[in-house]
Amino acid sequence: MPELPEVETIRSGLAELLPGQRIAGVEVLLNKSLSAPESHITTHIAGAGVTDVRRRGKIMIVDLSSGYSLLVHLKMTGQLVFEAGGQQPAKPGTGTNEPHSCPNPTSETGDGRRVAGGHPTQSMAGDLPDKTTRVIFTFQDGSKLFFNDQRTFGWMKLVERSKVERDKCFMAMGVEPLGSQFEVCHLKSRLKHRKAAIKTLLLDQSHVAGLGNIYADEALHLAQVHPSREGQSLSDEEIERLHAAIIKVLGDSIQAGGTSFTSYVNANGITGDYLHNARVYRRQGEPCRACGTTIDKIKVGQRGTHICPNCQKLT
DNA sequence: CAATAGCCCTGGTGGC
DNA sequence: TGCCACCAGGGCTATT
Repeated sequence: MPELPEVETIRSGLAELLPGQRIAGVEVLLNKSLSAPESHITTHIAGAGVTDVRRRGKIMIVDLSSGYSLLVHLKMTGQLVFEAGGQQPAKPGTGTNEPHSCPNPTSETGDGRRVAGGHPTQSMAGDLPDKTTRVIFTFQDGSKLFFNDQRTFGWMKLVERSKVERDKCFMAMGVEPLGSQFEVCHLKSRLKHRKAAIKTLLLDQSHVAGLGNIYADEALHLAQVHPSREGQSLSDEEIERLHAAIIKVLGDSIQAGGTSFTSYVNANGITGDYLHNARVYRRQGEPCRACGTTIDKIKVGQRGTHICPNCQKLT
C-alpha cells in the first residue's frame, strides 16, 4: 500500500511530467473514484493546465490553473500511471531488461511511457486502461494519466485551491515526518499518557503523517521497540531512537524509489526497490538481519505486524 | 476524550 | 476441478 515514500516517489515523477500539460478530457469509469459534480469536471478540470504536484502525508495534490486542485488518496491499491502521447511504437517483442539499472532522471523507455527517476526497465505495468482503471485524464498532446485502483478504496476529489489546507482530510493530519516540525519533543508529547500500542499510535495520522503498516514495522524494529508497548511506557531514549528510525526508514525508502510489492508502481508504472532491504516487513520465518533470530508475525490493533522477538522485547 | 470494532472492496490463498 | 471462507489493510464511523 502506498505510504509516504511511495506517494513521494510518484509525486516527484509526476512533478516532472505534468506541469505544463493541459487536460483535454476526463473519463470517469467508476463514479465514486472521483468526487466532483459533473459540471465541475467539465468546467474546472477539462481545459485546465497542471501547475504543480504536491504532497501532504499520503495525499497527493495536483494544482490546476482553474483555481482548483485534485486531491488523490491511493489507499491500498491505487496507482497513478502516466503514459506519454505522440509516438506509440507498441513493441510486443520487447523483453524485460536489466532489473537494476542506475538511477535515470528522465529517459524514454521506447514504449511511449516516460520515466522520471527510479528504475526504468523494471516490470512495467501492462497495457492501459485495464480492468482496474477508474479514471482517465487525457492531455492535449495525447498523453494520458490513469488512476487505477483494484480494490476501489482510493479516491480523488476536486476542491478549491484556496480551501485545500482546510479540507477535512488535512484538518486532523499531524506533522510531516521529514519536515522540520517533526522533533523528538513533539513525538514525546504525542505519546505521553497514551495507553494504546505504540504501533497503533504510529499508524494514527494525527500524530505523524504518512506512516503505514510497512514503515511502522520497519521503524519499530530499527528503534528496537516492541510494537505492542503502550505509548506512555517508552523511555526518552527509546523515543529518540524511534524518532531517528522513522526519519531513516522513510528517507532510505524514498532513496530506493518506494517499496516494491503487489500493486505499487510509480508514476510510470514501475515498481520500487525498498522491500529487498526490508528489516522485518513480510519477512516472517526469515532470520533477523541484525541478530539472526527468526522474524515473527503477530497482530497489533487488528494489523499484521512483523517483529524480531529478540531485538524487540515487550518488557 | 481515548480505545476499539466494524466496514468499505477485490483478488489471492488454502481447505475440502 | 469447483466452491467458499478467509485474509490483506487506511481511514472513516459508531460504539463503549
